Amino acid sequence: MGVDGRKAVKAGGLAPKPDLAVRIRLLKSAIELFNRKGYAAATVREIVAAAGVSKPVLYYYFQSKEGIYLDLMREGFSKFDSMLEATSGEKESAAERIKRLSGRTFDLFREHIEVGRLMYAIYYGPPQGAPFFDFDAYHMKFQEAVRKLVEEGIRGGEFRKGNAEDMMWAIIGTVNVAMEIQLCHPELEMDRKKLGRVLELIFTGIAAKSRRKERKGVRR
Amino acid sequence: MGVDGRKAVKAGGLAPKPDLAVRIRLLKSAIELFNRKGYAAATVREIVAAAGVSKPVLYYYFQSKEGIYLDLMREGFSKFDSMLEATSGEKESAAERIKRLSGRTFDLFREHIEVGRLMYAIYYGPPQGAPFFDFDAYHMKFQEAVRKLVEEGIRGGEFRKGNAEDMMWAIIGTVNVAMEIQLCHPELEMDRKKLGRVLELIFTGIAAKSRRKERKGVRR
DNA sequence: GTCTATAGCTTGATAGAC
DNA sequence: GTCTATCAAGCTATAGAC
Repeated sequence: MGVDGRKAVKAGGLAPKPDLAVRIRLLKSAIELFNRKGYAAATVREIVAAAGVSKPVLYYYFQSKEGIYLDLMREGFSKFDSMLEATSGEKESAAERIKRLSGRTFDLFREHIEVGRLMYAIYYGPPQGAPFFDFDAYHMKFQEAVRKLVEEGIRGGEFRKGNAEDMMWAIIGTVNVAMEIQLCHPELEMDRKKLGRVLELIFTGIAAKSRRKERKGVRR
Repeated sequence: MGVDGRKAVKAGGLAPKPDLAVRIRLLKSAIELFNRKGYAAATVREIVAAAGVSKPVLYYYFQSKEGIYLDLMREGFSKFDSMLEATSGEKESAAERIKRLSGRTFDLFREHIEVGRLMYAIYYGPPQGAPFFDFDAYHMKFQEAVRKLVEEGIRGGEFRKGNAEDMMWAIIGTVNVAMEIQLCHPELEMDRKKLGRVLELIFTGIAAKSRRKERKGVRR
């Protein structure tokens, strides 16, 4: 009859077993408080109170405040890892694959927006005593995945010969800005469709006609 | 003979007047500590100690801890304002003007990298009790300046007809990512030249030939 | 184990002499 | 202008009651 399974387990007299609902409530309370007050200022006491459990419960599921933070991050980023892997083995044009990879990354960010918010706060914010989590490694993974696709596009003749890294930065910048809008200005309603349109723009360019020759002509 | 003008003034017996060198030392100490420990954790005592002055000196030049923070921000962003104004009255192609505006914005960010760092920490970081400063207003100003240039480019036939906002986002994303690289990965040596190359890429596109018709063809 | 009261320290800010 | 000395408010920690 309880809102979760805890009481049923107890009433049934079964040996206590990990209660997923409780664990999830704790994770939800923790991320909410980490975001609202900051990692350092959010106390274990507040987290367990918000989750409606006692302090030892938190220490049972996670070993510490640091533990719950790391689990939070790991769960968010592990999905990014599996997505990356799933996307890597696809056919189609490089442009389509870049759009799909970017779109999925963006969607994942939206679905786990609170994890993203905490990541930004820890990454850019003041030292808060949070344990190290290698955000840069994930940023780099994404970067390299995009770079690889760009290079494939060049090799396959789909993209013109040129600096793959420059192309990569244009794409990364677009995905980045989409995520940051989602984070700070959700009212602008940046969505996967808009992101796709902007990426398409990068592929085709915004100039009415090629400017490639123009510039060299001016120089000489 | 002193490293600054204070002693000379004293020796000359003149009436004390605001000592710019002291003010600047305080600003430098403040931003350094705000960045290293966070706005909340950096104490007035530490700031004045680092600047080699006593506490009332800070309260003389700035009215409070909030005051020195706001002055820091205002001085950084006022230069952005004057730059915006100076850039608005220029001729040349829209593309060139966008490149110049972006390049100058990026250079300003580099020159005031510590102010930028603090902005990111306050904007994305946890609440620290810092007084409100309207970072979004400046972001918006930049956005609108770019949007306007894009629209002019479209009207003038330089850019192809299309969604000006999409084009704006591609450009903003590129400038943004350049600033964030500068902030977090200076070893990647993002500079104005690279930024210009990436922007040029957005103007011309990275596709070997136009994809505009392609997509519609696939649909039907 | 949980709560609470209090002592002690740190903070931003000021007064008044020079 | 700058200093020494000091304030009141707020936080932390800890000890003691239950």
